[in-house]
Amino acid sequence: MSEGRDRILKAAEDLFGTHGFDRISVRDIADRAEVNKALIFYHFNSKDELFETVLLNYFESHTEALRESWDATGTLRERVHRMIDAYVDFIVNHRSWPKLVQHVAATEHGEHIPTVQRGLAPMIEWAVQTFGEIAPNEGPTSVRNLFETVAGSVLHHFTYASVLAPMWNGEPLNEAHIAERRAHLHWLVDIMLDAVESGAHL
Amino acid sequence: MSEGRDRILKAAEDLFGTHGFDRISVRDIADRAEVNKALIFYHFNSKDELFETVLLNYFESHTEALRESWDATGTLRERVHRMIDAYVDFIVNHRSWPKLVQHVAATEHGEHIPTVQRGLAPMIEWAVQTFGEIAPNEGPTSVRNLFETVAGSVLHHFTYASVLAPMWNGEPLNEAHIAERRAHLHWLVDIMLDAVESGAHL
Amino acid sequence: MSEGRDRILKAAEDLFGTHGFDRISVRDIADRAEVNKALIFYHFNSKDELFETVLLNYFESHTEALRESWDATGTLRERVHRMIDAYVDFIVNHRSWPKLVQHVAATEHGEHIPTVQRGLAPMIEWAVQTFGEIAPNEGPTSVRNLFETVAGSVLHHFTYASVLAPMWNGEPLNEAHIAERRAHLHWLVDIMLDAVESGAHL
Amino acid sequence: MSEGRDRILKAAEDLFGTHGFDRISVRDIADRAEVNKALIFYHFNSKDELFETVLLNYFESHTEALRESWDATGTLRERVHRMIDAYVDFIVNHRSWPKLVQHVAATEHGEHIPTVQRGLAPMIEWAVQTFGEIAPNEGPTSVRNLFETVAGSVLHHFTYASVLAPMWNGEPLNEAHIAERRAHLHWLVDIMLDAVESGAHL
DNA sequence: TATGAATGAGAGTTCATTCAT
DNA sequence: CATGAATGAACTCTCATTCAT
Repeated sequence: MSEGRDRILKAAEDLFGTHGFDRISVRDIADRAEVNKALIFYHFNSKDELFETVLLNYFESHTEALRESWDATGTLRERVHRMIDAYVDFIVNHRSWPKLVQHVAATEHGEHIPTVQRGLAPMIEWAVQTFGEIAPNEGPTSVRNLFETVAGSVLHHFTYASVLAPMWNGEPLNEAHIAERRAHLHWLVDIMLDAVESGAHL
Repeated sequence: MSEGRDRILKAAEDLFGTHGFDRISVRDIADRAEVNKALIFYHFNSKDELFETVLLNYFESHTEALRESWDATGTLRERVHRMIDAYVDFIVNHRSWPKLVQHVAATEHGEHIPTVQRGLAPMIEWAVQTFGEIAPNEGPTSVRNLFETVAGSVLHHFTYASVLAPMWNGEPLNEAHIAERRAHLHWLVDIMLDAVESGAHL
Repeated sequence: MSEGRDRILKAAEDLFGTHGFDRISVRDIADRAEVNKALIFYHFNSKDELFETVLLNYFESHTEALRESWDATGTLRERVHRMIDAYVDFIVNHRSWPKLVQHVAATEHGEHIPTVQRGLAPMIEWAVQTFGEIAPNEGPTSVRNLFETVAGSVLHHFTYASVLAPMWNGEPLNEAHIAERRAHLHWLVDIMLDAVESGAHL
Repeated sequence: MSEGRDRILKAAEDLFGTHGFDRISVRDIADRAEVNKALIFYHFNSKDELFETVLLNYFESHTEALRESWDATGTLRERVHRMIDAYVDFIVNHRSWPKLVQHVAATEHGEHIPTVQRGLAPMIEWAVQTFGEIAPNEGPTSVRNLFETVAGSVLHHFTYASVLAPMWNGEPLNEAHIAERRAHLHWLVDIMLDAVESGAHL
């Protein structure tokens, strides 16, 4: 509704996503948004609430971007592959998202952990339902293990990009390298599903 | 030689590892170490240099803890399994390590990225040599992809522990759950090596 | 518009002028101005910028106070005498001015030297034009030598007052003594102009 | 006697003279002298005492350099000219001397004012005796006025060098310009003595 | 909605100085 | 004579936040 509010949110997303909550000051955001510092408090009450709002907005986009994949039909394998693609697409379009989430997880920035948990809930629910068709609740090939491995494999490339750059000729995030990584993820999912289906873990 | 210096380093490791660089002040460290704030600057010149020293110390432990695995003999498969165990052991004993590294990667805290790259170099070299025996340099099953997936799968459990707690009955890091995760990683490595060896990606 | 800003400037002028840039802390200024320390940075960004502003303000007063003399008509001799009086008057009314300028010159406080040079430019221009009517550009009676001797003779009394006090019965700056010094300066200017005009330097 | 002590004194002279008391830290001096910081306190007890010692050393050189001129015989005029030369020579060889003295005078750095007064006493005594032969104690051509004008004219060139550089093609202190200034001072003294002797001030 | 002015708390850092060895 | 370690006080400056307008 308000133009200032949107500009603030946009600036906050960019800056928090690039440098993290603690390295960005309210002044930085006001400068980038070209609004008065006090306006941020008028609209969001505190820096923490602003961050929370940014998080919630991201999760909204997240949910929206993935809903189609969550609702998808077809074989289990098809659904998982489609989700991988949607997930990678989402991150490519929202590069600061993994950093934001990981910032909350890593600094144990107390207040925001429940928000992230709530935001991730639909994703986890999807995983439980989908992988639940073929995997047990506990043990080496449990749903939660499959989920963590897929999620970790996807996210890792983006969160550690800066330090792993040398392995990717300095450009881990260019189109070709992301394509290579995406292909690997599809291969990974395939061998995992093969193995689970054939009971190879026994 | 100097007792104060060691106390400072110990305190800094604990605090930086638990809350991240930006949420910890020099005063926090001095208080925890029970030394005068100025002593930190006497020994380390700046907060940044102190952080750098902590990082370097961690990489020393890291190298030491993994050297045996790096030098190990036996079949490729044996060597990789042994490394997985050593890596998980190391993280269990140095829980702040993944957070420290990830903090640098995520905030793009410029000055420290080269330090992390240097610290990780031996690990990467090991991976390149070991996986290089059976995997290509590029493509979906390239060395770098195998490495990222294994590393991401290991680290993910620890870095995202706080937000994924609900999937693990609230205790992702208790002994039983870490054992389950460890078993999964061994399973994962096995199916990946099986697949690469049989050329299943073609 | 802002009352706090003015109070800060006033306090800074007083304190910098009396004790010099380095012996005065931002806290001192805030205390004297009865404002919050942070307000100084809100209005002036840094201690250096505050000092710069004080300098510029002084030069404004300086220019204003001397403009009449600069624009004056009459014989050369009349104009120079009028300037001497205006200059002494100005310093009597702005006792910290010579100290401020001299502080910059003496500590080679880099950033501020150009400011002082710019501030003194109109004065120098006046001297070049005025003395230029009868004095050469170089040599023992050059414009720049005449200017330095007059300026030095005026300023010296005020800058060295504290250490030369014994010669003036402990009160170099009381009315009677300033009057005596002023009379000397007029005498000095007269004999200098006499000498230059009669070519006595040959 | 002690090598360290001398190195400290030398470093302190250089640094205090170039940047002033307040802009130089004990650490700076220790670094420059290549000694341990604590050694400075062993030899001099405090930064203030070190500064005092530097001042006293300078006055010793000052006295030594000028004694010959003070004791000189010949006509009044000859003695004054010789003093001018000796004074300029001394400053050329001790460029930080005027800055040191002026720093004390300007910051009203309390404790050191008596030291400077004591150091300058022989110079003033000489002036009183010499000029006393022809000038009165009070009034426009009093001894103290003649002294201040000569002293101010000599010192001004050196203390304000940095800000007056533009008038001297950027190099107020090169050999040729100092020679020009010196010639002016001789001219100045001559016309002043002429005027006083002929009673031109009446 | 929006803003300029103001603030208390705390940040990292430097200081002169002390002391045991 | 010399030093490494240590400290309390002070430094400039930034922070998130408030409030009157």
